[in-house]
Amino acid sequence: MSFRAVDTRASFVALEDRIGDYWRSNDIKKQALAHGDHAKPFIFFEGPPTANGKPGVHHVEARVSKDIIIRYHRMCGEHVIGARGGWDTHGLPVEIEVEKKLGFAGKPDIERFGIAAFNAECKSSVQTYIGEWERMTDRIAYWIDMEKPYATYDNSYIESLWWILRQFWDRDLLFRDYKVTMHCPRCGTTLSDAEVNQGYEDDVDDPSVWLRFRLDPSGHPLDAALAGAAFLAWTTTPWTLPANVALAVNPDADYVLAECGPDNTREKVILAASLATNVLGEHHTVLATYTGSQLVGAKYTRLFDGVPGPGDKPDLSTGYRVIGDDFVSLDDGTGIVHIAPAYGDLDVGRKHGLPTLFSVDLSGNTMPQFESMGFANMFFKAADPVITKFLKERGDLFKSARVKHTYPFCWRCKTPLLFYAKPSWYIRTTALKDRLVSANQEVHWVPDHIQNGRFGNWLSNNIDWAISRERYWGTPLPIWISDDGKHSECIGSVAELEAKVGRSLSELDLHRPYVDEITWQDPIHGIMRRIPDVADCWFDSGAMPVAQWHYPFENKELFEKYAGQADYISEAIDQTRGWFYTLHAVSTLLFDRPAFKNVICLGHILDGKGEKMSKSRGNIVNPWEIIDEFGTDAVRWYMFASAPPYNPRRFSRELVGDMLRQFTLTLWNTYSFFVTYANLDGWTPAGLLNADGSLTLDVATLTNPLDRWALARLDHLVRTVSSELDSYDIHAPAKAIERFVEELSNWYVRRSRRRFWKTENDSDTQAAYATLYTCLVTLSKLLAPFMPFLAEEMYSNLVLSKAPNAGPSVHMAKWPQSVPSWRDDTLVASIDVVQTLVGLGRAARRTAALKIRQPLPAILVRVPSAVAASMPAFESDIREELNVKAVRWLETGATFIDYRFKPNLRTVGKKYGKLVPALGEALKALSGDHARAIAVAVEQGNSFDLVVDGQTLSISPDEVLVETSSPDGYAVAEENGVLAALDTTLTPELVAEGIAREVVRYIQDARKNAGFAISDRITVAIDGVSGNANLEATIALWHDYIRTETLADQLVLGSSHAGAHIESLELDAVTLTIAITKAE
RNA sequence: GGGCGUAUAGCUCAGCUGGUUAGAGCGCGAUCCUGAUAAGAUCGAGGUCGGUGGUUCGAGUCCACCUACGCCCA
Repeated sequence: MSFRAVDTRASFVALEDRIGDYWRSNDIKKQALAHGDHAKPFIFFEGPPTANGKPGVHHVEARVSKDIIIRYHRMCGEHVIGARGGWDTHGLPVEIEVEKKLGFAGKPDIERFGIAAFNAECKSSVQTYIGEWERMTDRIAYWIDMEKPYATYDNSYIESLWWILRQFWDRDLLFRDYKVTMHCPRCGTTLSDAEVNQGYEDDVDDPSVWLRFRLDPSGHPLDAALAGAAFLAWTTTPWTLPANVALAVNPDADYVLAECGPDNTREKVILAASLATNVLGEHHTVLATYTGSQLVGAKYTRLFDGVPGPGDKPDLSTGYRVIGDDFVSLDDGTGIVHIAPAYGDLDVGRKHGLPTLFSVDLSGNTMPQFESMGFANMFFKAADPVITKFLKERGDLFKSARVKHTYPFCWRCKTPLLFYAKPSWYIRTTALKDRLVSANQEVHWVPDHIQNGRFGNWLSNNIDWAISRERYWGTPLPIWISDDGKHSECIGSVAELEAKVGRSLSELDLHRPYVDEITWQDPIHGIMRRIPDVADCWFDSGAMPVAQWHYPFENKELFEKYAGQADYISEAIDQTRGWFYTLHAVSTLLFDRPAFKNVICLGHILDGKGEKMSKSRGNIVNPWEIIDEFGTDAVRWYMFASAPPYNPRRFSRELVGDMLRQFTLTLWNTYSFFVTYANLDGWTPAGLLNADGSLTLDVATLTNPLDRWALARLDHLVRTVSSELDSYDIHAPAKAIERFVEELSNWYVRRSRRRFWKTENDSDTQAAYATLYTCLVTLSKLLAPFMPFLAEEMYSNLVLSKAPNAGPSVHMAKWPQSVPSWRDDTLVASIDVVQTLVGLGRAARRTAALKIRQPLPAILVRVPSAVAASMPAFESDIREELNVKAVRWLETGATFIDYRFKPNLRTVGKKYGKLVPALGEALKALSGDHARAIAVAVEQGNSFDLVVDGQTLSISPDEVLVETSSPDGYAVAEENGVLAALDTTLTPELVAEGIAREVVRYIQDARKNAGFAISDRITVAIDGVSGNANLEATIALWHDYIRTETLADQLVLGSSHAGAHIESLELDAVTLTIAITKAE
């Protein structure tokens, strides 16, 4: 039975559809997921995508990176644990999406709508995109179990998170504290650092105001000296001014009392000496200089009465004075910093015992108390100009301008953020900071610079993890506090909660609001109620190793024995501070070990112009468009073969298309070539292919060096691809495969073509089939992780059709092993020289303007001595490739060759140092017979003497490089010690042979144009020859050759009969007509 | 402002511990080869290796500073 015919113009998209159908109808994916030796587990963690949007190109990238490594390990016989889908379902992104859909403007709308209904909407919103993700995951052949994914909203998942939090609680790693947080007034929540950092925007236009804080004499030693003066402070947030309670100076810096302004209105101001000219301009006079510490304690007249917090009666007597603190910078502003503890300076406030006053509430609106001043109940940004105007009219504004600076916005809703002191819950990661750092040293990072660079730096600057969110759709924090506020408990399981309330909670949805309804009576402290906060959704995903298995409530053995630590994870670089960190933190805090052993960190994908893809730019590439045009394999290959995926790189339709032409089609044509001829010859892999799909090819049975070369290269490829995948490099192996396919196609197949055409089925043809078959089958396996569809196509046709019991898929085939007997480094090096030689020969022909069809008498060749001995074996290759009658090997020292010498700088540099240039000159000066003699000496491994700069040096062979060239009269080319010189003497016989080849070429073209099959036999009639004795004689002489080459049963001179395919050509100044017909 | 990364031909990228004339592919032009090939070969045009200094006999490579871009942090 023959192989399935391979169409050279196949549609890869259609092929992938067909393979996809095969996988589906035979349950191949399910079998693959179960495949492998359970005693050799390979642990993978799937980073759960947030299913609140369609998957983009970058998602495809990450998923394929994961898939490649998983497939490789599976083929190596390991059983992959953790190849299952996962969904990150909680969090603000989902809530925002739902709020948008329902037209909500903030938390009050949600509360009115009801938390139960709102969370139900969130849950169903997540589910709407899951189908889209499943479709993409299937199309790109990311083989994970999508039928039993974990989801962070499952009760079981949440219960595991509770268990983790309880562990932290018991170890005092979970605590509550006030901290200044970044607060989104629209979303009504504190944002995590990671979230805040996603929302910084540059070039934000804000007010920039300088204000007078007038001295208020209060018994300070400098009261008299500073009488009538004002402290100048600068701010870009006028809305915080009503909350001002102090001015800070740098105690070590110099401050000046200066007089400035127009002559008739000179006024006195105080500011940092180094900034005076900046702020006041040249036209000012310094009256006195003080250190910052001298100013400390001076009081000033407040601009506004700030609003105390609810139920708070702050002691204002400690406020409105100058304080000294090192943090005060002299880089910009006035060196005097306005302090508003509630909005960013809480630590300073605490340190100096300052009151905390407010100007803006948590919804971002100014307090009603400012009604009389005209800026009550305004959004804080809108209040800025009103406040500024008010201060200007009152004379407190020194000057104002606009400034472009960086300011944080809510990453989701784009509302400007507030710095705001709020109570929050924290995980005390700083307590184990040293361990976080040391555990990172156990991780293998690809690329390696992340380890001690970006990730390492992040860890060593670790701050406690703000884990609470005042939101709705998330994992409820399992902390209950008594009404009197004095007692709190952390609940670690549903069972524990049941014990508290004394009833079954098996039907309870652990989400809000249901869990909020669970309360109990504490005998001493009253009713215990849950705090309203939910967890940062990064905690959900960071805890997935534990929670996906509902550990420790289920899967105890699986988790403890195997699945607790991943062998491999992969995501893009933005996850350094995201998932990579939260995984690492949770695992280190909980189990004192890193969560993953190996991680591939991918660079981002840019658009075709190298710009970041973003919705606002409108340059997002839809992965479906490209997959639908070129297929999944093309996209997969492009992503990992075209350029290292660890750096940002471009992605566009055109780039994927280029790659397809270059690599995929070359491979496909090689495959197609094999199948075409194997079918013509009825070749089968009997005796080569074993029943289990493995191959047995004894290199000793191969006599043709081409075959042994192909196997040596193949073995090298197997070793390279395996070792690189072992070290989690997914780019280098793809490059190695590319190179091999190129050589297989353009050297092995091109050199071997005639072996496949032979009509008699001799042992050489058999060997060629066996070799090419072995290469293609092995390639299908090596390629399987990267191009799962194409690999499956090749495997099913080449292997499965002949060994039905070999296993249904290349993806469960055994990974190819190196065959040491195939290795032959000398042969590989020799062929390398032959290839160089052929290239040089072509270059020489071009120089001499002699086309390759014209035979030449000889080529004179010199090669490096290391491979010289093996060269004669390749004489026929060289003769055929270059169309020469003979190859003549030149000895070293042959008078034909001239020699030039250069110092071998690698060896000579350190030894002779400054003498090197003179040595170079001396070597350059060598010529003629002297040079030839030295060349012979070097060839034989002997040193020679050379006078350099007056001293005689003994130069050893490894200290000099020899280059060769030949005199004029030959067409010569030279490179890397290889020299090729063509003898261009043309005899009438050679010219005639050239004509014969010309005729063959035209007949072949005619055959092709006529649409004849490769094996069709034809009759040829050549007209127009008569009268040209030269041509007539030539055709007569080469009659048999022409017939054989063109499969012509008959070759006649004269006019054709009707119905023939006719072409004409110019030859020897005559126009010939060639007519061909299919032979009967 | 700080950290990490990147900067080499029109485009996409190689260039190992410093070493000789800086390479490949795509694209462009010319020629050649071809009954597997949408491929391939040869030649050509195209490079101040981001910039400025420094170390060295010698710097794309090492050092310092600067610039631009990406990501992260503030």
